[in-house]
Amino acid sequence: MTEIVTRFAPSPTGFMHIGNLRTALYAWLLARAGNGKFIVRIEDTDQVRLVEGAVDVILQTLRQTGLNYDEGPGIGGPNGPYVQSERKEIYRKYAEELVAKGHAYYCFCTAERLQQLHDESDGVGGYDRHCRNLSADEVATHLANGEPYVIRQKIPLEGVTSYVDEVFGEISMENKEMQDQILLKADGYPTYNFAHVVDDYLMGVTHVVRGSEYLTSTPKYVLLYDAFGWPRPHYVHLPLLMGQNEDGKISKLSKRHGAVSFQDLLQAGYLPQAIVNYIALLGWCPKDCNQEIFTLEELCKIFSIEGISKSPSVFDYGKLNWFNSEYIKQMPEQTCAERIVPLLRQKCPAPGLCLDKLAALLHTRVCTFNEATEMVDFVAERLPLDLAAYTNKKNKTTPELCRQILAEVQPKLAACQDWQNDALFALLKAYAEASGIKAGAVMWAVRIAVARKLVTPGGATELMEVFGKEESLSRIEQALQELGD
RNA sequence: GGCACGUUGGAGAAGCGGUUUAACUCACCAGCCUUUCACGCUGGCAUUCACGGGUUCGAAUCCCGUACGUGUCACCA
Repeated sequence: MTEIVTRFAPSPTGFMHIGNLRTALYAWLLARAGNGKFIVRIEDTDQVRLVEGAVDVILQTLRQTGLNYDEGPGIGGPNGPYVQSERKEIYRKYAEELVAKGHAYYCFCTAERLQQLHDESDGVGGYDRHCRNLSADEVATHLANGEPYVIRQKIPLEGVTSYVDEVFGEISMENKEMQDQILLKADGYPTYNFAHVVDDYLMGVTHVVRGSEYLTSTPKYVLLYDAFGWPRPHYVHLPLLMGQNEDGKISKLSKRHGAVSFQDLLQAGYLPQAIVNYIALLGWCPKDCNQEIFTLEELCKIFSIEGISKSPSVFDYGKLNWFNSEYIKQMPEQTCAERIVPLLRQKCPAPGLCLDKLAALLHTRVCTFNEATEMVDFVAERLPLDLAAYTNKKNKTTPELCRQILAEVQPKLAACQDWQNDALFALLKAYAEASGIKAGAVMWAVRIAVARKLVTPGGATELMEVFGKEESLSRIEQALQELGD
């Protein structure tokens, strides 16, 4: 059985879009699942759109997500170089071979003429094949004059070209629908359309994994393989990733939908593994299995092309949140605290606070670490408090009752030597029983007084432990004053 | 506009002609637990698979048409 070889071939023209990452993931998974090889290749043939640093971001993302590659930039391999700009001369040779074979031709049309053609057809017309039948002499003359030229693919005028996609099935396209696309640009660089075919062949790629936006241009690539006499690779086109607009409509996932690059998502507080886990399930589903939380290793074992769906899927930040919170809950408390405490310290620099305890309270309550900072505003400062907060229906509390509770409980707390949750809880519980007041009411009064907020992570005694004795008593004192006599 | 592809609840989805009165997850709602919230637990949430025809004893599952959506028609990838 032939080994599977896939590749991830990003263009360094921006940052790592989440759809791109997903393509990389599936290509990687397919290779790993089949015990094959995964190659990374940089497609930088558009020298105009190059973005500095983009390659580093791509490589770093691969590292952060654990998508290791067998050949590619930085590590080399038998099929290098792995950056297309470094393989420039290879493409010319193959393009000329195609010309010699009659499957491509020189074109001397100017950019202006092409632009005019484009404008006259309202943007939907293509090249008029003006240079397709230039005689050898004419070509020689133009060349001798040093005129700039491109090399275009000579698409058959009639007939149908079809291929079988592994997920979409057979795709057929009438040859007359296809343009004589440019293979080699005037600047000597190849286009994507040409370079990727040559490289995939040269590098032994067996499965081309990419977004479904290439579905309808693939017949042209297939024609290229045929023209060279090369075996066609397997094609695995992936359904697009969409985003939901505010008006409910969906469109290709873009910035207006929120964070869409891997970096943005990290910035927003999501864990690499949660992101990977989530996008693995966007457009793919395991067979006979309801599991959703997967490690990369587990995914390798069960990933298969049959599970890839044809319809586009909408990126749902809500579900990503769920995955992230699951990963956070899965972390040992200690590890979680290591991530959260520094954030808390920044937001709540006051000494005496037990931030470890706060972090522990947040462990099951946050979707992202960043969210922790938002949830502790009441710790960082004493929030303005409406006395109405002391009124709680379920526990039957009123400001008056709360005042009484706080006043009676204050000296007991002041005398407490063991300022941690269990002891404090026991103390308040004992007071409740002795006074005949519902425990819930006591807890409510104390929590509101100490936290000055209706909804808080953790209860009364947990928060008192966080605040420490001094601050807790001070806040209760303030509450008493506010509640009056 | 031509061509291509898609369409199962708000989102991801299972389903591949007959125990499907359509699994599972998120979201949402209700209840339990409870020191508020969260966690956890329990239950609810598509009589119906875009719509219309057809094939069949039987269709979400096969075929055709319509609608809608998306993609693509670059010296971008």
